[in-house]
Amino acid sequence: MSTTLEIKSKPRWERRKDARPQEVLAAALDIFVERGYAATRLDDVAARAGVSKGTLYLYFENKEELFKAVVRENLVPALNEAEDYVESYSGSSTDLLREFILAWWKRIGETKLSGITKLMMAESANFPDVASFYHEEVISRGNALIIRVLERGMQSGEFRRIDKVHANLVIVSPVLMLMMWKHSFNALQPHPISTNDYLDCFLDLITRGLHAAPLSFSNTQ
Amino acid sequence: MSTTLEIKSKPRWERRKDARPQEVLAAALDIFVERGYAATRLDDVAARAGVSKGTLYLYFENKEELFKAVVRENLVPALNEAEDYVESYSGSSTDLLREFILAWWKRIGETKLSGITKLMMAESANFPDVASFYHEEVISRGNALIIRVLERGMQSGEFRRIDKVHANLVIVSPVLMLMMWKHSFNALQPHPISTNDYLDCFLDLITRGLHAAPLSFSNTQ
DNA sequence: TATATTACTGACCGACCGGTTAGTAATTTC
DNA sequence: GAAATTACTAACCGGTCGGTCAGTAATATA
Repeated sequence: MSTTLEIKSKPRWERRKDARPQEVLAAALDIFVERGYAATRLDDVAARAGVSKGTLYLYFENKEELFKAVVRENLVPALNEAEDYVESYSGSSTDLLREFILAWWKRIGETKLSGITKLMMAESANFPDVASFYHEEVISRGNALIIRVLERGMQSGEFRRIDKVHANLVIVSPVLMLMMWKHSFNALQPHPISTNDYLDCFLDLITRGLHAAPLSFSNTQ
Repeated sequence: MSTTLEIKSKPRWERRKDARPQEVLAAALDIFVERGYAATRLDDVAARAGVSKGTLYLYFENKEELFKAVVRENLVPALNEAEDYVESYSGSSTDLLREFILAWWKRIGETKLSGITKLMMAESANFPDVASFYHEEVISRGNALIIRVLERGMQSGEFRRIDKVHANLVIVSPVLMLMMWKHSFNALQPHPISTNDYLDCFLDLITRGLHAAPLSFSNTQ
């Protein structure tokens, strides 16, 4: 309406073909984490990315593909790093497990990425296609990594012989739950969880639980 | 259309004022568990209960109150029982903790009620009112119970002195996660989790982790 | 059997949201 | 500077769903 009054002012919008996908992915990550998958409105994603909803569809086929792209952009690279890390670690398996879990928390748990983990646990049942994508691309790889660490510890005699498949799930649970709490009831607790105390407590329990010999007689190197 | 042809057949519907609420609650539990809170359609609940959607609103104010009623009908009684159980238990705290967790699994985990637990972890952030209701009515009471058991074990000298608040959360995590898996990725796993092996593995780990003395030198009664 | 009561139905409303597309304006090309 | 290209917008569509309510049919009452 007032176009004729603008004297070489800012254009109403710019062409930024190269930057858009990253900006949309960043906005999508934010809002998926804030709201969850189903409750995320593409209008909101577009608004946060500073574009219109139509623009989203120029770069991503639909909501599902946008979400997959967010996972590929953020979680998959972290898994690659983790695999390299475990592969090349040279210390004790007790330390490896400990460092792995702490790194997992630092790299994902305490960032907004933990929201994606939570979202998938929460909504996978309603979106089977997304679920199998995520299972293949993230969960199965993550599990394989922990199982690897447990095997390593059992082979070296550091850990007792245990059912590694189920131990994997048991060990992983407290970390996953911490992520979920962060995004659910934590704010309602009179004393929100202290992440450090929680992880210390957990690592202490699990280390004792896994160790081959009573700690007091351990021959940890 | 064919009303005139019916010779004293079944009426199109019956008045069943007394039975309706229970039937609606049962249907609501089913569908909340199958779909989650947000994705549950009241039309579906009504259909499963064998009534029309309007009838739901004769007995329950709205979706939120219907959900609360489901929790009050199912989870709250289980908590009352659990409190009595812990209160009157007379064996060792190690056994109490073990029995408590197994009973929790039997009474809730392996029934459809675990779906409510999962649903709340998953969606509480989107429904703050429901969340604080659930936190007050279920979570805080559950936590208090476990903390009580840990205190009991520490007082008797069975358990090491540990940070009971965070240990509570760590201990509870593998059970909660098992419930969540049951309702999320478990079906996608090549080998679905064996509940028994999982719980055995967990109880074994946690018992060793909590115990005051190395197990081999323990003086368990 | 006639009348009154009320449990129940089902059509409807309005807000919402994923996805589409005709048109527009920023940019490139010549 | 004019024409061609295309990144982008915004209005729109169709389906969904929580919640409402006028009307109806089952039952109670007499």
